[in-house]
Amino acid sequence: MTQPTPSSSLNARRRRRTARDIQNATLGLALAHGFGHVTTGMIADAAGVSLRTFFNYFPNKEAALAGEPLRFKNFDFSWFRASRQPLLPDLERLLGEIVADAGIDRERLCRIEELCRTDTNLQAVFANSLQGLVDQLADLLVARMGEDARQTAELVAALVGRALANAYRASVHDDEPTSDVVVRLTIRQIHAVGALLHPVDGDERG
Amino acid sequence: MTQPTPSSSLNARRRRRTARDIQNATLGLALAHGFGHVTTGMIADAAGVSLRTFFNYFPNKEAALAGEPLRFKNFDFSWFRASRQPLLPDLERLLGEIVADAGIDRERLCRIEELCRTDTNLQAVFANSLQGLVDQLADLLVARMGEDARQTAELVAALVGRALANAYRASVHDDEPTSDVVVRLTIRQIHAVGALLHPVDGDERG
DNA sequence: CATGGAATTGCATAGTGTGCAAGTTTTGCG
DNA sequence: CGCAAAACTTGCACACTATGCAATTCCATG
Repeated sequence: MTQPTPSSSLNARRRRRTARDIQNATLGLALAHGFGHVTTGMIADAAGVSLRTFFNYFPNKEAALAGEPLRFKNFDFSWFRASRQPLLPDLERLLGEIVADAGIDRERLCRIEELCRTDTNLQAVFANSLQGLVDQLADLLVARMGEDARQTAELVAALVGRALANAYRASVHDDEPTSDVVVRLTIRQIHAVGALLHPVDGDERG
Repeated sequence: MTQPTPSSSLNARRRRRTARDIQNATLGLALAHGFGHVTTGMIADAAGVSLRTFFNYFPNKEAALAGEPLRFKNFDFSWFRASRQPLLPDLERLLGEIVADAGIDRERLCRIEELCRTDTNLQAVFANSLQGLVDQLADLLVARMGEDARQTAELVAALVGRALANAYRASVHDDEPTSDVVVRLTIRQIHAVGALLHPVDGDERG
């Protein structure tokens, strides 16, 4: 399992640190001047790297704002693909593993939440930063439900991605947000959407 | 009803024509060379306008590819806001009015469909071009369901937007696609998502 | 300590996007 | 008609975005 460049090597740690430095610089500058008035040059200076190095880390300033994107690691999700249980509980477990693994950085989430409150466009930026995760989830769902259901799988994956982004933002109102809180908030939103689309019995009005 | 610049004035007709010319030029160049290799300068030349004029019509080449975005006009949708019937039938009627009003240009849809097939990234581009409609729909849904349900409303609106984009693409497989076809395809997808989130009785496995 | 690979950087260059001012065309009205 | 206001097009200048390449430095490994 020893990788060519172990994730604990000096190189790897510095890379993570630089990526964080760049993201923090971006968040700070965006809060101070408004994201639209922040240039890649300003970010590079504030992070202490050259402009060229900035682009070695992120393809554009939007990506720098969102930081290293959430992704499925090499976990074993065959149980999810094989399961025929109702989707939502399985999804809850799946998200639980990913979100817990990524950890919660409340400081950063607070800054992100404030940015989203002051600039509506940034909500989409952060939601889009989950696109990689959404694509991977769509693949998992297709493996679970069959190729015929690809369209539905992609819609559900996109829905989960947006709900997850909302949940991260909402979790900052908790004093000590945990991955459980984020996942619960996510599932709750998805459930509300489902109730709206398929009203049954005591569900709210459409 | 006489507007300051009626939609039938010379200016207005020329503006629509130029916008269409630019979009058609963009679609043609993207099909010929791949969207990533198309520059705004190439588009402007092919459309017979200056680069500066290109940017007077569209903020970037992605917008030029999608053309004039679908939008709610000044129709009266108070019936939708006030209704407490199940959501999907109301939504079907609402979408029917918008899609019928915009009309279906099968030629253009075919080119878009081909582009999406050859370049996965463009699916997101076209889906994003419905963002204005999605925002307006979210507002309508909030007016209907109450401010407390804003998060759910936004999720549903985003879901509808993606389903609608899928439906437009799928409608080209119909010889003579109508707005009814597009709306039906849209609703069917949304229904499938709802069934997946709230499995009842005979619904498919999760 | 030597060597290969990764990271940083500067430089050159192509493309993106906006503000402004000048010039033209269209519109609306007396 | 004829004229003034409004709308549209364009060129130009400028700042910013993004990538490829080559030189250099720094880390990893034997």
